[in-house]
Amino acid sequence: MTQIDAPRASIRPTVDDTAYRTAQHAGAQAPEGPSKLGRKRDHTRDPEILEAALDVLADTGYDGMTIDMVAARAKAGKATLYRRWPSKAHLVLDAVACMKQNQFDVDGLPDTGTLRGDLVAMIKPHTLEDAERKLQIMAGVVSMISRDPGLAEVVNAAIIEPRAAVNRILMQRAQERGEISADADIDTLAMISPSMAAYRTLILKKPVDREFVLSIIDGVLLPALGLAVPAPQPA
Amino acid sequence: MTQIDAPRASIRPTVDDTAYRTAQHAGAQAPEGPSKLGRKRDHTRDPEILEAALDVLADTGYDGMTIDMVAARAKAGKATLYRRWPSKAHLVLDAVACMKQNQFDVDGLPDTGTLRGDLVAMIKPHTLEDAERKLQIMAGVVSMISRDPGLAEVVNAAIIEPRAAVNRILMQRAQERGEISADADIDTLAMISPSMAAYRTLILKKPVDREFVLSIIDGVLLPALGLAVPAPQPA
DNA sequence: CTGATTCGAGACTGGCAAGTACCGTATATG
DNA sequence: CATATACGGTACTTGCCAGTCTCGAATCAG
Repeated sequence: MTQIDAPRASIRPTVDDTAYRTAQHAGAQAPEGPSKLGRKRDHTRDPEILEAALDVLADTGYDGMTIDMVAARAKAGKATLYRRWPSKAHLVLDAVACMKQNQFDVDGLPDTGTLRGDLVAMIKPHTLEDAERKLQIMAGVVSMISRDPGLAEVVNAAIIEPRAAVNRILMQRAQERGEISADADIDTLAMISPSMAAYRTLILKKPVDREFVLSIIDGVLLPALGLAVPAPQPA
Repeated sequence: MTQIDAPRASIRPTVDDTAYRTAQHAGAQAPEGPSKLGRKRDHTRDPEILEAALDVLADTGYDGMTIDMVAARAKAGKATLYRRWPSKAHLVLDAVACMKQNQFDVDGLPDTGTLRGDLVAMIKPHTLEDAERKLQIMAGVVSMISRDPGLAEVVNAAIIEPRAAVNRILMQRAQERGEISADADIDTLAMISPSMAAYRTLILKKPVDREFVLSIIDGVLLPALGLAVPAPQPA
């Protein structure tokens, strides 16, 4: 994990709360963990807060984002956020890292019998929208990456790598059934589509739509693998 | 050009300077242009200031950059900067736009007789370093792009498009001498290398070195164009 | 040489946001 | 049902930085 210089010893809340105002009872010098009494922290809200953070991140970017925005969107108090994450940076890092969850499962991947069929079958409105949002989040976090190099891996693992992994699997299957050469540089090829989509969203601000993905499949991937590109269908 | 909401009518300095303190002489209500007397503005320093801005941008990003940093690096006063650009955003925009200058000239491009030879000849230490810095600058500006969509075009035109243009020219020549098919989707293919380099620098924080560029040339471009990839040379 | 202006340097101001403290209320534990 | 704690709000503190202003020195026009 990437280490951010925590302003204080994390884990324990930095926020003043009743525990710290009142609980001077024991002479214990080290203010150890919370006693077992009283109300417990409601961790079911964590995902909602993280999700709110991602939303804000996606449409204002890291530097434009404020903790108040996140709190408001999550209908939570600002102090609640600081009880769980010691700083804005930690919160964002956690939010991005959690995106690694709910990814494609291998069994749900298309299996049409041809590589092109599989690749085209991956172009679904839901998939495109999901990718759009993730790239938007990535854009919001780019500036932060230079400050914390470890974050680079987290972002890549959460956003781009899953896509590339799908492509690799589809190409490997194609190799196994002899559709494409065993010499093909699959690792590089699998990164093309995610990379170009990222560039298109981050810098060009143009949509990553069906047409664009098709132009990569038919203009780059299939030719590079020595596969025939079907003639465009007449309308 | 992208329009930023100028805090005031630009061109004329927003900074209070002697001209404005003293020159209430004429009854002219419109505070028109500077009179022809006195010291003239030293425009030879503009490029130095812009260059300083790009340096700071490259290693702190837009939001991390302060006007004081730029002024210090350029050994200029902060007021001097505000005399020339009405805001930080204008300064940065101008700096990025000025990168469009000093680009490759068409006649200096390699012409080895084969596409691969030309592409490989483009991999020079100087070229790689230059690209590295530009991508660093791009990373610093990404967050700003979402706020000013017009900036997207400026960044693309200044940083990525020149590279793509070179690739297009080299591929067009290859087409003309019959080395590659006339059907090849040159526009898309020319964007691959710049896009992947951008992704590699911005997100992966890995170097765009000779090895990486070669893997794109030999793993993607040449196969996609139906050209043979030379076997790796034994050491 | 004189006056208008720019320059670099740095003090000053105003606003914004991270992080903290406090409050009244809600809730789990015993 | 009593206590200790977390909760949503909100007011507060602090530090940073864009943008302005001031000043003494330099520079150019006439």
